[in-house]
Amino acid sequence: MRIATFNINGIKARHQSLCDWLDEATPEVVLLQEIKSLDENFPRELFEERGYRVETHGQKSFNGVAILSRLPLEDVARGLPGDESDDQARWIEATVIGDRTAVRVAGLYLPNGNPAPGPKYDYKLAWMERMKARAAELLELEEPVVLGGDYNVIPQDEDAAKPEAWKDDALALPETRAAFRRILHLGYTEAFRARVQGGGHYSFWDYQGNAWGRNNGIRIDHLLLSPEAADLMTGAGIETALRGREKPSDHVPVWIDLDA
DNA sequence: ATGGCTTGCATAGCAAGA
Repeated sequence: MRIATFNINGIKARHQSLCDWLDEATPEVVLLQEIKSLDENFPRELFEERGYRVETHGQKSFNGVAILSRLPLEDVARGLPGDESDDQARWIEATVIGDRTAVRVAGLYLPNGNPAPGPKYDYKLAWMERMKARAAELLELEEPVVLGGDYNVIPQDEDAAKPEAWKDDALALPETRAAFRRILHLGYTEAFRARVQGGGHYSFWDYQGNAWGRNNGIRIDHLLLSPEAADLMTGAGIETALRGREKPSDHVPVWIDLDA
């Protein structure tokens, strides 16, 4: 079972290139972020005709997450628990029924948090604390769990081409990295880093300043695995080449293979 | 970098992103 996460930066602008990639890569499950669409405006038929179930948690203009799955989905849940007043669409969960094992999957779009310090950074850190609570609950299932999405976290300096440019940024501040580690230390494995060592691997390149041409990237899209999921992992990768296509998202898909 | 691209939207300049 291949599970990918992909911040598409707007489904309206990206549905064609997303479908092209689905047709060639044929992942079983795709976690989408920044659909920037209301549920009723999401072009679900495009994916249904390719054999995908579609579950969305959208909002107007900004944010919005979705799950596409060629395998059956059960127990879909929308919204990150812990703050009734939070109306930003950044979290969706479902259980994917694999051929051998069911996998609980969460798709997430973690707040950017800039400028830091400030209210947006406070929201990011509070959101990460809520995510930690939910991540801990999911571990108690003692089942394969995958938390995949745009984390807006550069875990270590080696995950940026120019780490000095990010040292005061909400994506890389020590407090951000510590909050990310607190989630990991509950017992999760960061999939890509568990399989590939060293720097030079990125999932985002800014549209500005010819960042792609200069390979001035950062690695901020991650898949966190419960112990039961990590035991099933047979591969992980980044679809780097998609960034060089026509009208690309500024992110590329990151994926894992699970023997599930 | 004073965010120099891109997206969505009350379709005209903004806000937001990272």
